[in-house]
Amino acid sequence: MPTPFLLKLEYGAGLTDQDRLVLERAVRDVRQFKPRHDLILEDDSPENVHVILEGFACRYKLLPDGTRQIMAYLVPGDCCDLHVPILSRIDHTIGTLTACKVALLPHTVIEDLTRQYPSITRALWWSTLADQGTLREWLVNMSRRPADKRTAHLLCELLVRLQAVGLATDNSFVLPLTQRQLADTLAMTGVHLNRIVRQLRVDGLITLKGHTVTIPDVERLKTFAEFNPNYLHLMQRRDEARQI
Amino acid sequence: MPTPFLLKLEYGAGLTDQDRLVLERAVRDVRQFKPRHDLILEDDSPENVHVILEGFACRYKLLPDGTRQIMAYLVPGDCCDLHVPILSRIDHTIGTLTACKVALLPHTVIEDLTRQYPSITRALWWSTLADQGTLREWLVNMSRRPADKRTAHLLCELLVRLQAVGLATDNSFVLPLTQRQLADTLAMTGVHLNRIVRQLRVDGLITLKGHTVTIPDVERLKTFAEFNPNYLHLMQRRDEARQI
DNA sequence: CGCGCCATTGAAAAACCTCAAGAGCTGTGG
DNA sequence: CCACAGCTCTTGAGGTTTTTCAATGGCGCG
Repeated sequence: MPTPFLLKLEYGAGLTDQDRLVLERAVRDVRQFKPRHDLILEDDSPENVHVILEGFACRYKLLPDGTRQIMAYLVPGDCCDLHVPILSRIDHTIGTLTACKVALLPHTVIEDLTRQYPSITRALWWSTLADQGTLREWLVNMSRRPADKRTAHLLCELLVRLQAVGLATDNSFVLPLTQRQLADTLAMTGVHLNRIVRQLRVDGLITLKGHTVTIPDVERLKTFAEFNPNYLHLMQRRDEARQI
Repeated sequence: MPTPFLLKLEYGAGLTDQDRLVLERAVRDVRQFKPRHDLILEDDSPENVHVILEGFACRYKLLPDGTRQIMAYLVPGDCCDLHVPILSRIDHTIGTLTACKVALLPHTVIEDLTRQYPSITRALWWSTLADQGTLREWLVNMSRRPADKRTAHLLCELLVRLQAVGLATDNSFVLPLTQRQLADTLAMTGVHLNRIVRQLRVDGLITLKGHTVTIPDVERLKTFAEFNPNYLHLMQRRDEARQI
């Protein structure tokens, strides 16, 4: 039941009942992966599109000094490697952060779908472009904002993205990552992130209980983080969009 | 005469003589822009694909504190906004850095081309995916590498990219940017970049004369910068690539 | 010639990292 | 059920990188 997947694609294009049915039937191969398991290695040329159904995964690169940079989170509903057959090989690694349930769709299936169903094509396109927009915003976030705003910005993004697939309430969500993993994302050391998180807590910007993040005043955090959700392209109404 | 454009697309797919002819004929509207001129504003939904023929342009975002982050360089041969009709609006700005000659191709023309010519479709796809790979590497570069390696890495990338379109020799190229523009790219202050450039010079890693960068020992600079050109996806041989 | 932008340098402050150590939590085996 | 190992979280102290503020000289262009 790829509910988050369908929920997410709906933002990219209005799906018909048939589209939804076809997409659900395309999900035949669902696998469970352990935390910290690499799904696709650098230099691979994988044969499947991966759709995350449960858990958190990420794209990352390892640097010669052993540090790693996480370049994208893949949360339920996200799919990756849509277009890899065009490139001879992948230039990064995709791996799970937590335990994950992942659907594998062979590229041939995707090609059949896009040949037959225009709104599915459009929705998959939209999904890649939204990912690209997110990547650009991450570049800005990681390279220009100080550590506290940077962290706050990531939390705002996760709130909105998880809300979009029904995995967050108005002001809270489960963030099943270690501080180390967050630090690998936010381009800082674990020690520094720890201090930043403490500061955000004493400032009342966030509350942590277990792995649940609660944001007492969402507007306040968004303002603090200079967060503008446009880049996620989740607001698009179907009728606003131009036809291909 | 969009030579760099054709040169670049050749890396993405083998083009037939007809492909080349069709592409050349598609370039009807060529315009000259001054330095620091915005081609596409945030929240626009532009009707043309822009192909840079001469000069340097960039994608950037402005931050509330007035700083800007350049997220990509667009050099001769690069094209942008291929897929914008899918998104209702653009989440960043595209502007020239130097004076630029730019070809404008209406989206309708692109759609006609991709409908009729599979290798053009493939080449344009490849171009977007290579851009994405570059963006990912920039995220790593700007957020993980120290200022000196970061700067060196950018120079290595420019050498390779400009070589690909016939605008660089074995070890040198013209970089018509100010230090301020480079600093906006490299996520540091102009003052700091200046010191870094001086250091790279005294270490003999680069030589500057006017706006010409010369790299006395390319391998040495690449090693220093931890530069691996894979992410540019310029090595792909046509026959290696899988069919769509 | 003079204005404005660019490059350059110095000094001090701020942000962030490294190293180090202790506390808390979790899962595992005896 | 307890002890222990391993990982995560937390905090301190000191060092490095980068920024900020400030000032100077160079260069092109009207």
